[in-house]
Amino acid sequence: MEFSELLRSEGQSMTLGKGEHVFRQGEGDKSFYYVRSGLLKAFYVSDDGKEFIKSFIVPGDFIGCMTSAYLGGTCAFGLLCLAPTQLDRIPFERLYWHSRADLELAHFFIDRLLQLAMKKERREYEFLCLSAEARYRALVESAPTLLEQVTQNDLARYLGLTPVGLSRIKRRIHGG
Amino acid sequence: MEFSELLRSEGQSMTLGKGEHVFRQGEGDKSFYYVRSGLLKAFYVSDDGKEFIKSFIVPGDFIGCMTSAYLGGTCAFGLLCLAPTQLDRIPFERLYWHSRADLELAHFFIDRLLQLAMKKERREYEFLCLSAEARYRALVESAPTLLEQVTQNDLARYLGLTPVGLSRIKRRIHGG
DNA sequence: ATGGAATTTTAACCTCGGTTAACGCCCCCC
DNA sequence: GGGGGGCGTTAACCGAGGTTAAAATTCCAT
Repeated sequence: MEFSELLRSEGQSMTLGKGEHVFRQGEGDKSFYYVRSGLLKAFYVSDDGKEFIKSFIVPGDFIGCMTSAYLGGTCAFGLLCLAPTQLDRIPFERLYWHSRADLELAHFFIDRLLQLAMKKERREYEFLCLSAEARYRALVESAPTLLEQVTQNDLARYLGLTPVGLSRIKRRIHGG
Repeated sequence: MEFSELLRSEGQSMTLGKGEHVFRQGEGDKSFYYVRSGLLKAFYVSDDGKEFIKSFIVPGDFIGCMTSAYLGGTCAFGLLCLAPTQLDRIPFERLYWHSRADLELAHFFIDRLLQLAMKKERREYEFLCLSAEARYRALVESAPTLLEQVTQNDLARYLGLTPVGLSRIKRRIHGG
């Protein structure tokens, strides 16, 4: 079975506006979401109210909270639309269950997970080995279109900085 | 087919001493390794010679460089034994190939990848949201046995600090 | 046991980015 | 058109951790 077929048969379409939550940190949400269009952010909020952006999610991406869906706990992060967004929702359990019985779907799942693991490995590399300034430079190189879609605030919190810090770095690089 | 069976039929056992490399950064190595016993570190070396430790690998872990094995490039990091180590080596291509035709193996692979993704997600969380001191505290909590097996130097480079910085943090926490 | 190397600690100085606060800008809504 | 709130920038001050160097300690290997 193809993944798109599974979405048709067991998925559910959703349309959300800018600013709407898909799920919140601390809730239980055992679904996975395929992004048809729009833009979202996945983010942590610390005890003292600070926000940290885990990732931006763009069309074609596949997202859900594994600690909730796979382990059965609560969501470690929240998911919010930064623009009007169309999603296909599917219970993780259905995807997991079908992949146990269907080689094509299992293979699709494996490829997706390999890509996810490589993406996270790269982010690990950037936090481990690069300075904040170097992380910003790398992002400008690798995802220039993203810079036009998200605010400076969100960009900073994705890079592990404050907006003030990012503004300073930009001045250092671009302006004299 | 069970994974252990695949290892028996297509894997190859290796015994390495402390200080030996499994593969080096920049090489091509398309194998994956199952760790029977021992301890290893996976690490990056920057252009100016600084070392950054990506992860420690312990018995039961499964490790290989995806960018080399899956994408066909060169290894983004190196892998070195910190203690005498026994490994089972298997070409990634064989594991991937069999998982396309064998549901049990595919399922094993999916579970491993989900666990890997969650592990990397947690490390991302720690770099994104925690200070160096908080990362050290979290490690003391979650992996106390590791602290006895690796040097302070390697621990620091795993936490994204210098040995000097880690020593200072320890004094701040433990000693007055 | 002993000499040498690696590891860990300490100290002095410095840099980067956090914090707070003020200011200007833009957008949007009333 | 006017007011308010989010966003981006700037400035002043501060603190965590980097860098360098030297001393103290531990670990081995001969």
